[in-house]
Amino acid sequence: MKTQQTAEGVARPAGRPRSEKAERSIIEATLELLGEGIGVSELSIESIASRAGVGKTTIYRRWSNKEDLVVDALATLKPPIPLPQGGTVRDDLVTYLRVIQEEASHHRTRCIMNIAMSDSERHPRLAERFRELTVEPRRAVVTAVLRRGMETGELRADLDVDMALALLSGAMIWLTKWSHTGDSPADLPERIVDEALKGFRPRPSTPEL
Amino acid sequence: MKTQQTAEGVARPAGRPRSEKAERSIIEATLELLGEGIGVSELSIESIASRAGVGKTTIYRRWSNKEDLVVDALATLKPPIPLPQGGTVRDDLVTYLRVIQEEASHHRTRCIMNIAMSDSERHPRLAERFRELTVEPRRAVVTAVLRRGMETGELRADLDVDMALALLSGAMIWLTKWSHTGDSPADLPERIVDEALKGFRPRPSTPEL
DNA sequence: GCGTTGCGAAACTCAGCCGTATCGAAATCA
DNA sequence: TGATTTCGATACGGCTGAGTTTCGCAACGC
Repeated sequence: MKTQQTAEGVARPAGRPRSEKAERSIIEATLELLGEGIGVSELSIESIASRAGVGKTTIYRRWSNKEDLVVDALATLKPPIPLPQGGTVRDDLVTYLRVIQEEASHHRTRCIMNIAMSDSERHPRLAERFRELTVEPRRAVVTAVLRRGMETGELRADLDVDMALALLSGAMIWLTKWSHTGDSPADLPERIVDEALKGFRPRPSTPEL
Repeated sequence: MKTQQTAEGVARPAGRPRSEKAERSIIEATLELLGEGIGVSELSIESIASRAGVGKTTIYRRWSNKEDLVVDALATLKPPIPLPQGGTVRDDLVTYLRVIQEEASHHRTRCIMNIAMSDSERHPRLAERFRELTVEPRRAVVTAVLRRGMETGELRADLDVDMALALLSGAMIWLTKWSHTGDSPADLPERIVDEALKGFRPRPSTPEL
C-alpha cells in the first residue's frame, strides 16, 4: 500500500479511495436490521451487505468482525439530547421521562434497547458504547436538574442523586417492560415523578409547595 | 400406538416407557446452556442433546420445536419465594431488594433475566411464562407488604402500589445494570428503600418514625 | 496510459445446524 | 417369546452463513 502526497501534505493511499457512501450504507443497513429486531448473534454480514447493496468484501475491508461493525454503527446513533431545563424540577423530570416513554414506543428504539440490556453481557464493548452514548449523557442532564432542585430547595438537600436517577429511570423502564397492557398510559411520567417526589411515607403536614 | 391396561386401570402406551431421566437431563442441559449466556436463537438442539448425553430423536420425540422446550425448561425454575413478612415495611422491602441483588450477582440468573428482557419481544410465550413465574409472584408479595404498610400507617394511605413497586424494582435493576462498578454495593437495598420512603421533596417536619 | 486500490458480484470451501431416517440394543407388557 | 416402543448413535441431505478468492470494472494519482 503506497501512499501519495497531496498538495496539503496530507498522506493519502494510492488508488481509488474508499467510498464513504458505501460506508454509510453499511452502517445504515446494520442499524436498520438491528432496529427490526434482529439480534446481534443473528445478524449476518451477508444480510447487511445485501441490504446495503454492497459486496461482502467491502464490509470485510473495513471491519474485521461483526462486533466492531456493530460498535461503530451504534456510535453513529446521535443521542437525541433531551435538554428540558425549563421550569420547576418536577416539570423537567416529567419531560425527561416523557422522552424515554416516547422513545420506548418506537419499535426500533425498543430493539436497540434490548441489545443494550441483553447483549451487553457477552459484548462488553457494546455495553461500554451504550453507557457512553445513552446512559451517561442522560445521567448528566438529570443530575443537573436534581442538583438545581437541591439548591433551590425544591428537593431535599441531602438527596442521593444517583439513587433518585435510578428510581425514576428504572421505574419507567420497568413499567414499559412489564406493564400488563402493551402501551403505557400517557400520564405515566407524571405519576412516577409525583410518587418519587412525595415518597412512600405519610407526610405529617402537607405544605403544598 | 396401542395402549395397555394396568391393574390400576390407568391406560399406558405399549412398549418401552419414556425415560424421565432423559427428560430431566434435557431440561437441565437447556437451562445450563441458557445460564452460560447462550441466547435462545443461538441455542441448538444438537448442543442440548450433546450436553444432556441424549440422542436428538429423544428431544424431537418430546418437543416439536425449540421454543416449546425452552418454555417448559423455564417452567421448572422454581421461583425462590422471597417471603419476608417480618417486621417493619422498610425491613421487608430491604429484604426483598436484597434477594433481587443476590440473584443478580449470579451469572446464571443474569443470563436468564436477559432472556426475559430481550427475547420476550420475539417470543410472546416466553414473556408470558416469565411474567407468570417471576414477575407476578414477586409483585404479589411486595404488593401485600405495601398494603400492610398503608393499613398500619407506616406508608401513605393513597400510595400508588404499582408505582411504588416499579420504583423499587426498577431502581434495583437499573443500578445493577448500569452501575459504574461491576458489583453493586452491599447497602444498595437500604439506600433505595430509604430514598423511596423519604421521597425527593424536603420534609417540613421530620417525625422520625 | 499506467499502476494501484476499491468496487460489486459471484463462486468457492468450510463449518454448524436442522429435521429425518436407520441401526442395534433395551425396556415394557401380553 | 413376541410385539411394541424408546433408547443413544450415526448418517444423511439440505440450508445458511463465514471468510476468501477471483473477476471485470471504476476511480484515483502520476
